[in-house]
Amino acid sequence: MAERYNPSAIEDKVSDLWYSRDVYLNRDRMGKREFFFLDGPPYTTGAVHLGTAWNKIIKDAKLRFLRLNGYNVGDQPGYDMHGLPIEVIVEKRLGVKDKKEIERLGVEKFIEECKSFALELVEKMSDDFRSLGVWLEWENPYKTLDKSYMEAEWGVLKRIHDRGLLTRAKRVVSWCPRCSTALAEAEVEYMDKEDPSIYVKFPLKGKKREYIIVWTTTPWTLIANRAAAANPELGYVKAVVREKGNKEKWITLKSTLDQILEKSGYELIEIEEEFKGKDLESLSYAPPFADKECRVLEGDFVAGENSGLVHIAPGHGEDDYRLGLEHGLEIYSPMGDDGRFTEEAGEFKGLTAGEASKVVIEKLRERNLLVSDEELIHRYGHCWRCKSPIIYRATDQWFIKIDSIKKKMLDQVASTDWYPPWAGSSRERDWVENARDWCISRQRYWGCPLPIWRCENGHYKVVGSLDELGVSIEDLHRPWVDEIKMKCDECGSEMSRVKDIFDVWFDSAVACCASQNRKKQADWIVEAHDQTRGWFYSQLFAGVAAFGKAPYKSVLMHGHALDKEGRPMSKSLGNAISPREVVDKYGTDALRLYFLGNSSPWEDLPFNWDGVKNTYRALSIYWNVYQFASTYMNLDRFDPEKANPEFRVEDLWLLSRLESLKEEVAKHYERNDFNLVCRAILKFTGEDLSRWYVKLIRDRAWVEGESPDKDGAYSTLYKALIQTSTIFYPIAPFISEEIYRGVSGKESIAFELWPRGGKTDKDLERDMVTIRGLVEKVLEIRGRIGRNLRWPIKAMMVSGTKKMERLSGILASQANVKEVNIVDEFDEVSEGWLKEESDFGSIALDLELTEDLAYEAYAREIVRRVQSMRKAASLDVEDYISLSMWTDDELTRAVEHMRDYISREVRGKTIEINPIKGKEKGRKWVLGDKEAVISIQKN
RNA sequence: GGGCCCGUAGCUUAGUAUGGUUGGAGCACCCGGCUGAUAACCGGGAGGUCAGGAGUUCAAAUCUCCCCGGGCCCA
Repeated sequence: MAERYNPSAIEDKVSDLWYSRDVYLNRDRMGKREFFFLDGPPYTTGAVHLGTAWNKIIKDAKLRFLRLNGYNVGDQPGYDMHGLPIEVIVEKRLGVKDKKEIERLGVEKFIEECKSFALELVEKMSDDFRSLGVWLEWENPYKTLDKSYMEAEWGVLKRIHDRGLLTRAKRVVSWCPRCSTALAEAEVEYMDKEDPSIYVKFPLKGKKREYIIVWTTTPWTLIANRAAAANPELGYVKAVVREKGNKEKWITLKSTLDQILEKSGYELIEIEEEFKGKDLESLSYAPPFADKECRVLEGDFVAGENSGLVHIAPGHGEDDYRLGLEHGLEIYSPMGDDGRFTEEAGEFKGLTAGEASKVVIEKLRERNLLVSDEELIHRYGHCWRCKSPIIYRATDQWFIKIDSIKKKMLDQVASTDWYPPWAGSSRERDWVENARDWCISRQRYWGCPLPIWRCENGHYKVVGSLDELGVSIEDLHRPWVDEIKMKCDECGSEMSRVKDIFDVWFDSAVACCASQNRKKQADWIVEAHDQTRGWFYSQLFAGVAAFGKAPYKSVLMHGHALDKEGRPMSKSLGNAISPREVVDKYGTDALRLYFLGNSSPWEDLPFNWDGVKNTYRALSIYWNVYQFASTYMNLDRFDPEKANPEFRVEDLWLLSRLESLKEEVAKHYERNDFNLVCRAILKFTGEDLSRWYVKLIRDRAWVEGESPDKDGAYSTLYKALIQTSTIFYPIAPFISEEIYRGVSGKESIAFELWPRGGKTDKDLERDMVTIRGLVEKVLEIRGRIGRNLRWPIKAMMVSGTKKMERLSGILASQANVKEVNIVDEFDEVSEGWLKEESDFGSIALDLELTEDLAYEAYAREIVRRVQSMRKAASLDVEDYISLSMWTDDELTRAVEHMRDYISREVRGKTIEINPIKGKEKGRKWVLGDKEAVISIQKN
């Protein structure tokens, strides 16, 4: 009759209820208070990873909790659908390799392909999220490619421009040579890369065989060298060195001279001079690949490592660029969008950075300007999507300026509620403090076009809406938008749109106002800790720049799903696990419970199959309680409305525990401590409900016919199941829904509210802990002295309070003791008694075994055997039997004595003892020191 | 190299803001028991240098400093 816990069957059934009978849609009528949740849009990759699943599960749990508490939750999900990742995949699909080929193929075709591809992926992902039990409005997600969304993006940029924060400037930016576009800080991924590590001699002007020594890992940038920098505070030397009889002089860092000599194979003759870095400033040298005279400059940023002299290429490095501006150097960058050197670079024309580096090294060697040549592996920036090593390159880009709003941004970080608090007070604050102007322009296709039109005289205009555009347009993407021309207000000449599109991070940055055109701040957002520099930051920047405030009020920052060894999951490592695999094996609820119950939200979670298995087992226990309850309640046709319950003290205890649980759990939910929610609920369902309460009420459920006492147990169980399923529902919605519906007969748990009312009795709860401790102590003594639980103990004395007496019956029945005396304290005990101390007080047992007690013990031994025979014969719980037994005189006397008890327990219509001597048939049993043959027959 | 977080039994972890009996659980393991929710369950046992080191203190898993390992982000 009882069914095993079968998550996939439950999930199918419950999903069907939710989605085909519109439970999800109908629950809207519940909410009175508004709560604006803003979903962070996952990038549409088409695959839901464990981390993405965890993210949505956290969101769903909290939102369900809020709905239970009468909130009408704004729950529109979102998708981030523009950007390089999709362009890169579509390029492969269409068989094109670079921007030229895209142009040849036609931008229109390319965009159409990107669009349909992205839309396809969205459907797949929504299905996956839905199957994880995530209740968001999947029929109506916001999509960053929607016209209305993109228009809102234009509006935000217009506001930013109106506040004077938009600027066009030539700056050194991270550049992906393959994708031929600028990258934002957030789009650069640091990975190990092998690079040359060379020391180079720059000949000093007007000296013979005298050099400054510089170190670099990017030899190709030497082509654009325009200065060198020394740290003014560090100590340098002029060293006379020799190789194969050739003497020369080096200027380099004092502290690392030995290392450099060792690498170079030169030997030191003498230190001719020592000085501070600032003394080097007057020196001028000849750069290796230009006929110029360059200078040594002071640079605070130069570290005391390598040669302490850094070569400066203002067109190819950020520090270099800043220093170049300060000193009016040429921002020289003879490299095209495709990352190849241009005509201007002369002999290096057409080479990539990597190719040029090799040539540079060879040329330096030929000219005897190479001190040493090694390789090193270091962390280097790569394009987040195509993984090409980035280069730094000076180009014209559009920026949002940060200086004037940084303080406001920091204020906003401080006034936002962060969970955990250090997510804001340490992490986000640190990031914002070090932030620079945001380069929002990209030289690509698949993205929201920048709404900026320029004329040939350099005047420009930012368009904030379709109305301002003055013409109607079907699709705001390139290439169509590029065809729109305007007339310049200032000079009357024709304006064309700048070719750039937005950084894809700007898309999601405006989600708050672009999603459902809300003007409010979001009440709550939740993402993983890598979003410190991502969405937490981009929203803050755009929000403060356009509206003067962050678009969110509170943030939950969670961790990453790692593999068993604590390494990030990735396709290349082959250690990725899909949510689907986990769900297939243990069910969605187990996965949800595992994620929510196994660590604090902000901690990374090393995924562990055993952990999921454990949560599955915890769910099975809860399910078994439900099966127990429904089995007996159905047999007795229990109806909570019509019941006439009479409560026992254990009922009152469970109800008090239930109240305490609800209080505790509500508190944890509110604080986002989902792991503590899970722990508390599982402790209740496992310890209190299953292992203790169900055990206590077994006998009562077994009574036939109407009984107020039985109704007391049923009513209590009923309430416990309804309310635990309700408070567990945000975590494990499927099993909760199934149990709730099974017990209550109502349509759906989604229409419940958080159960309130009811009182606690802390004394009773405390005393029950003591009683359970005492029962365990008796069981332990029984084990030790070899008297099993079926053999009653005549009497027991324990030290305790008067109040505990209301629980003495439970102690007696669970420890199988005939008489329990609770006294203040006691020292001496009579002979034949065993006294022990326990954590719960003194305890003494009267171990005398009287004839009556032995009869009872034998009766219980027999009952147990008969029960197992009934089970082996697959009888129904309700079936009656005839019982025959063959045994000795003493057991016979015991059965005669206990005939009523035995027939009641085993549902025996008749009991025959030794009916036909010598014709025993049935199973032979050993009952302690006795033997018996027993047979049963279904009536 | 820097910022932030994490490290407690073989595994998963509670306890850390506010230092205070003997550092609690669950899984796995060993011994014993139970048997009408039973592919469950109960009792007991073994298993810990609380990552390591130093310091503060009458007292440190908890506070401070250093160090090792892992994660995220940056340079």
